[in-house]
Amino acid sequence: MGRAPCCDKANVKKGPWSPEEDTKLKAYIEQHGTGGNWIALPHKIGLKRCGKSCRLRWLNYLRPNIKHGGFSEEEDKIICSLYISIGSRWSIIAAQLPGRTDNDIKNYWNTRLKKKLLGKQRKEHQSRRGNSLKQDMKRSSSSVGDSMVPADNINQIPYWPELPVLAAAAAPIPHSSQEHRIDSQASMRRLLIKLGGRFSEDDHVVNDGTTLQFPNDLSTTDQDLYEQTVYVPSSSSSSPMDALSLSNNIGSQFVNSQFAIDGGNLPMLQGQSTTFSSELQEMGYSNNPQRLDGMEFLYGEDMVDNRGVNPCESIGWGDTSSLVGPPCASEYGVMQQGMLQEYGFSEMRYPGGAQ
DNA sequence: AATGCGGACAACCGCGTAGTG
DNA sequence: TCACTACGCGGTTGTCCGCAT
Repeated sequence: MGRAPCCDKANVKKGPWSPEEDTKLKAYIEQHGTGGNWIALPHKIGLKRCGKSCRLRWLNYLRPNIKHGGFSEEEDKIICSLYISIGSRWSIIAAQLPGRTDNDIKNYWNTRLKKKLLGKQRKEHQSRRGNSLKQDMKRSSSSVGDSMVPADNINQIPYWPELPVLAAAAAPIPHSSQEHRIDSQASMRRLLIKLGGRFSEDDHVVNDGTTLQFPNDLSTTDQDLYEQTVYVPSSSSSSPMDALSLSNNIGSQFVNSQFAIDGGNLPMLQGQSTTFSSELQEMGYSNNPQRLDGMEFLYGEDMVDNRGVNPCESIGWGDTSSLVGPPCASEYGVMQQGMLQEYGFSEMRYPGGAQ
């Protein structure tokens, strides 16, 4: 049979930890280690706590070299960059920031970074939209004077645009070189293998019998993948950014994968790769994963809620013809680019040198 | 001084996955 | 192979604290 039950929940203390409890737990773990069994730990120490709770307390607070608060700009950059790439995989993001816990980063993102970026992006977008509207009006005023919007009204235009889907279809597809598409597929596939093992290395044939067009050469190292995709602003080896490129964990692959899962950059899902998108749907990425993964703020509440109206909502990954470009994907793209620029990632490198 | 509000952070909850017998 | 449980993770909730009114 399996293991013993976790803990007697009725006999377990909840709520904030007292200094005494902290001391006991810390002293014991420092002396004996966790013993690989968190459930047994509180009993050994004499704490009326759930093992889960002990683990959390240790990992998030008592563990040595834990940093609290005071996130640096560099750390902000890393968090943003990784969030763009992989979404709310806090444990992976935390792995790139020594001394930071996933809980800490999660809180920091939810309470500060998100708002900070949202505010900046809204501002930027508003001014951008204002400028383009001014230009439009200049043009239209020379031909159709009656439909002119008073200049005073420019600032009253809502931030979230209501552009027709046709505009989306006509929008240029960014970063759509063939090289990029192929490398994105490779990295995406590797990402998925890491993530869920849904694809084996030789799993080129999917359910419907069609073949996924993955590149033959998958021998690139994580380091290569990272260097191919993310511009590292600092060359200092002590920079936390180097933890990204040096690490042998999956963070670098996630970073690379941003071109695959970026709602604004989905050329890899076109054509022969539509079956790949169905694989993604099976895995739970039923729609643009970035949008569903805590990125709602990038789109505005309306765009999330109005499922029947919003063209984004009805677009699966297989249907990319109208996915690229505004109103939804390009908003994300704008946001993403803005975020990257905001934090000094002014240049994104694309595999094969395409841009 | 009292109250309300919002931000920040700690802790809990629930779920998926991995491990064990 | 299956049933069961621990572990780890991400989302959510609860609590504390500072600030404005």
